[in-house]
Amino acid sequence: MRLSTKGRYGMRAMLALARRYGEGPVPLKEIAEGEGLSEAYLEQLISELRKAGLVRSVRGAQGGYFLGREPATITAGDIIRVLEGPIGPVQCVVEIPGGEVCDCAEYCVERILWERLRDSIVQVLDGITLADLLIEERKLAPANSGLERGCQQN
Amino acid sequence: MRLSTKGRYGMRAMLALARRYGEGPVPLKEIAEGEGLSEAYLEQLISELRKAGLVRSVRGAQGGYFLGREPATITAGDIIRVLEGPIGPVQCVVEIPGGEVCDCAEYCVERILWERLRDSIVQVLDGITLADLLIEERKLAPANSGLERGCQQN
DNA sequence: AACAATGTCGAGTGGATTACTCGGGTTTGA
DNA sequence: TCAAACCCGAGTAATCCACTCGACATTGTT
Repeated sequence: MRLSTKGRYGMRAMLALARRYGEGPVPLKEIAEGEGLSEAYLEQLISELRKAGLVRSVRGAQGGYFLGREPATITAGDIIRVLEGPIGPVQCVVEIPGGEVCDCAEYCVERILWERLRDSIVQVLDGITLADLLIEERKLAPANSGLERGCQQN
Repeated sequence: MRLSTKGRYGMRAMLALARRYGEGPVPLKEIAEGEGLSEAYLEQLISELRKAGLVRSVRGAQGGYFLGREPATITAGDIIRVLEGPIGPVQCVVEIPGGEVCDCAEYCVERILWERLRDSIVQVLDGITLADLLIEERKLAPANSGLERGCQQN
């Protein structure tokens, strides 16, 4: 039940972009260096986020990436779904836009458990936006606001 | 963010044992056949559950496995922890019996998100016992109580 | 026009993990 | 004594993860 690096790195990259929302495009190199991530790998992730519309890009010199929407309208769930796929502890109860997967839904008790778990995960993830996290961040360590690099372990 | 087969199969096996709680040892073969699982693989899983005290065994002919405690005192969280390891979406906020792992806890916002997610998962998993699920099961399909095999997809 | 700084894309790869299987024990009731 | 069970450790094919690499396209600057 762990997130892969895609979800973790993606969240960090999005937070990095959120911190600089409104300042124009941020080059990949800066994000990668700031977060201590491989540029080539991060590119893959941010490419998926771009295709999903969560970030936008400007090509060429002085180009870079920026958030596709306001930080207050992007939830953790949006990011995780793009990078880790539909949310759900088992394939059977994964969020699918309309349509059940499991054909034993009638009599399967485990399903009840997994659905409750999924709902609770979704509720947390969809209940927190990038803007919320930025506010928390300011509360956390006002002194650290000039911090160069993010947490190297998440 | 998916459970592995260990957690899924383990939950099914424990539910199978819970259904027959008080009836003496159930041979592995019966559980495996009833749930449509490989006997050899299930043995590995149940062995871990046994070492953790969640199930007990009787060796020799007429032997088998049975729950180590009453179904009402075994939670889904107990089972998942044994088979999937400590609960937590990222290594950094995994449940460890006393002791932090992450050394940037002071200024890491992601951590707040992951902790909230972990707590919500733990709350669901620790809030449901095998006895609860048996009750739900009876509500679900009283007609199906003579069902031979469980859901083949979970 | 040339160049350098950027983003875009697809393929490849080593290592870890998963989901098993297999074979050889030991224990115990009939 | 035998067969039905549990016990244990090793092995393995397939998959997935976490990247790397190389070639190309776009654009501001000089």
